[in-house]
Formats: sequence, C-alpha cells, structure tokens
Amino acid sequence: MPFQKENTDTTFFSVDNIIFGFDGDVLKVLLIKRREEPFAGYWALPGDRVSIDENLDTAAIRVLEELTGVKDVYLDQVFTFGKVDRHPSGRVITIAYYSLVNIEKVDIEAASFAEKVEWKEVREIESLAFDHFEIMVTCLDRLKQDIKLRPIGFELLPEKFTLTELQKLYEAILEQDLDKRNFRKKIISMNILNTLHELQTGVSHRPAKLYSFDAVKYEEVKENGFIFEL
Amino acid sequence: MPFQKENTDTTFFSVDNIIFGFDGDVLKVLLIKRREEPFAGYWALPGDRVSIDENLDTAAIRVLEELTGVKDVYLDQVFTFGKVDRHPSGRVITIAYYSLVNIEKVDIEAASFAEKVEWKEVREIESLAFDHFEIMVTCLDRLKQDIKLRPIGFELLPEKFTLTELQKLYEAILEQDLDKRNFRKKIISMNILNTLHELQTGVSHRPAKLYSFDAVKYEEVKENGFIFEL
DNA sequence: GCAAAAGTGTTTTCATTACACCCATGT
DNA sequence: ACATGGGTGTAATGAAAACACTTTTGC
Repeated sequence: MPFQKENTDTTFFSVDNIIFGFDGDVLKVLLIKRREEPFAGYWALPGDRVSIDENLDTAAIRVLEELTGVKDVYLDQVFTFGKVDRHPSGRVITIAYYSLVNIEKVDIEAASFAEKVEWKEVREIESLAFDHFEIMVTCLDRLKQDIKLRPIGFELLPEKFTLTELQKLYEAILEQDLDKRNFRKKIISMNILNTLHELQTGVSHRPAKLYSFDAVKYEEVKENGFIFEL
Repeated sequence: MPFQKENTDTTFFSVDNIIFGFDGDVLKVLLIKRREEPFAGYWALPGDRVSIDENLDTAAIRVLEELTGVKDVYLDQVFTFGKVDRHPSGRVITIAYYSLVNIEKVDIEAASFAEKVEWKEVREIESLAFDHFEIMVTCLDRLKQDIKLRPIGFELLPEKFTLTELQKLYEAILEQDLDKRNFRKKIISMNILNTLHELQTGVSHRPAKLYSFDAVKYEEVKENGFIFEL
C-alpha cells in the first residue's frame, strides 16, 4: 500500500475492503500479507488510496476487483476510521467497506504490494496490521446485523444452493445454532426463493433440492409490505 | 465554512454534525444559514474541516460545542459522503455524525461563517446546501433505527421527564402512534428508569409522575442479558 | 443393510396487540 | 362542575420455539 513519500501537511484517505467468503463451513475473510513497511510481513485488509477523481464506492470496488477479478458484488460502507495516530507514517483516514463474494468465483492474484493473498478463517484471526483488527470486528458486527435484516446471505453462496447450506451460512455468521424445521419454514414462507427442480449431486446420502434467490420475487413481496427478517 | 483557497490537487475532509433536538412536540435539527459562497444564503448542516491533528469524533464535538456551548452529548458516526462532485469548490469528503441534545440547554451563538443559526422542524425541511439534505435523511433513518435499539431517547429530554413526554418523543421520531398502556408497560418493565417521587408542576390537569433514566440500572440489566428494544 | 443427511407438522410458550374507564388537578 | 391529560389491567392474537421420526441416496 503506497504511503511511502508522505507529506506531513496532508491528510490522505483510503478505503479498506473487508471481503467475506463462505466455504460451506466457516466464514472467511480475504487478507493480504504486506511486503512493505510499515507492518511488513503482517496480515492486513486489502485497501488503497482513493484518488482525487474517484468516488469512494468506486475505489472499494476497484480494490476488490484488482484482488479477485470479481465484479458486481454486494458492497456496503460501514464506518470511517480516522484516529490521528492510526497510521505510523502520516494522517490517513480510511473508509471501511465490506463485500460479500462467492468464494468459488474468486481467483486470487497477489497484488504488487502483497507477498501473499489468502482466505483466513474469521474466528481465528487474532491481530492484523494497523487498526485493521478493530476494523474487521466492526464490519463483522455490521454483517451480523445486516444479514438478519436483508436478503444478502445468498451473495456468499453459489447461485444454486440447498437450504442446509443456507442455514449453515447463517449459523456461521450469527455464531448460533438454528432449528432446521423452523429455519426452513420461515425462509420458504418468505416467497423469495425459486425451487429449482434439480437435486444436489455427488453426495452419499439423500440429495437435497436446489434453490436460488429470486430478486424479482423479493422486490414484489417488499412492495406488499414484506420485511425480510430472520 | 472555510474552503476558499482550494488546492485542486488536494482532498479535504470535514465532519458534518446533524444536531437533533425535541421541543416536546416535534423533532428539530439545528441548521445554519450560510453567509459565504458557495451556497450563500442557503440553510446547511453545521460542519467544519477536520484539522490534521484532530480525531474525527473530536472535530464533531467541537462543531457542536462551538455552536451550542453544550458538552457531553450523545454522538454517533453515521456515514461518509465523498462523491467527487459533491462540493463545487474541490474534493471534500465529509463524515456525518448525529448528536442528540436537550434543546433547553442549547444557547445558540451564530458562528462567524453563519448568518443565522436556527432550530428547524425536521419534517418541514425540503432542501439544503450541498448534499446536506441527503445527509440529513440518512442520519434521520439511522436515528429511527438506533432509537429502537438503544436507550438514547432520554438524551433529547430534560433529566426529569414524564412517560407521556417520552412517548411523544418516540412517536415524533418513529412517525407512528403508540398505545399508551403498552408503551408504559414496556418501558417500566425494563427497569432502567428511576421513579422520582416528584410530580409535574404548572399543568392544568392531573400532574404526571417524573422519571429519570438510570444508566447504572441499564448497565446492570444489560449484564444480565437484557436487550433494549422498543 | 448401514451411514448420512433430507425432509416434514403439531403443540407449547411467549410477546404483542387491542381496548375503556376512573383519577387528580387547575380554572 | 368541567376540561384536560394521567394512570391502570385483561383478554385475544399471532409469532417463535421446541421437538422426533421417516425418507432417499451412496457405499
């Protein structure tokens, strides 16, 4: 991350993008291992300076795309971190975003400023460069809230998924077990899923039905006063 | 607001503080009438540049205090607005905060850059300078959410208040009527209020009991797993 | 035929809603 | 005595929670 030639009279600003993925079991986040000082060798959140003619959202999308090759993902601004001393080489204010991506679609290319790029299990991360750990925790809290109130969990799954996969995703993010029957009853009764007449393959047990999220149906029921809540 | 001598290579950043107050009847917000260009003569949200050695929260508190003389108020960061063209005289990214103040304690002193400072009824505001209307709407939405999930309504009332006052406050913010008995039952059952053995005075009807919010009790019940929700 | 996950309804429990009359005070 | 808001309880409704067995497939 290029903050080398600092001008001590100037405030810089950046975006950091917390990219969440789900591997069917645990929630992961995409981290980069920094090649350069400060914090060389530390894991950090992907981010970059925002250029003067670039919108904030655009910068966050750019960071994501440069790192993963993925476009058109769910993205949300969370919080702006600007403590005077948060960056050792000058005043840097950073606007934190989170993204939700289908982990299978991501093709990781180590960025020039990174030694490595890796998916890390969220619950096992203990520290990060700068104040990135705090940023990650804030974004994770926000994700926990958002996922109960908006139909965004689907962004982390393949287009076709089983209800058990969806449930496991919710359990991983919310860190609590959910009742299978109640979960299914509720999500089905929302009328925002398509039942594909297609079954899971390659499993050594009864194959599950596949579903997909139907954004059009969701808009319809929303018109009629439906409020997503899980 | 001093953005006169702009350097087109530099990005500036500011905080804007949406200061909410309640007059017993409607929700209000403190606006300033701009003396200088751009948008001279327009109503705007109070805000200022953040200096290089100043934390964001500190800047928001400073803006509030310079304008109202009030300290120690509830303050929350909401969202950062940074569209490239949001400010006509350069790139200015602004971090929006909202504050809740007891309207009676505020002593308005017009700031140097303002022609006037006034409390305006939130629901009657139709436009503001820059993108301030959008900022205000975003903050208002956030306040609506927050007030249901955190015991912050009290910040807008005098220390001693009646339950009807509290209910009217909720009704004004949420824009919906609430049932008197249910509201009282719920708020009383939370055990976060002190019943003062004191009555309202100067009213030409049965005087109401006065209550105060008890932060210590709130922390206690929160320890025991209580979650504020209204 | 056994292991493994899919799929399916009913009852209980609890929180929310709806609702109307008497009370205390000032004028 | 009247106008004004203060103060109070119960029944009905609906949503959430708890709970266990049969089914389908691969090996």
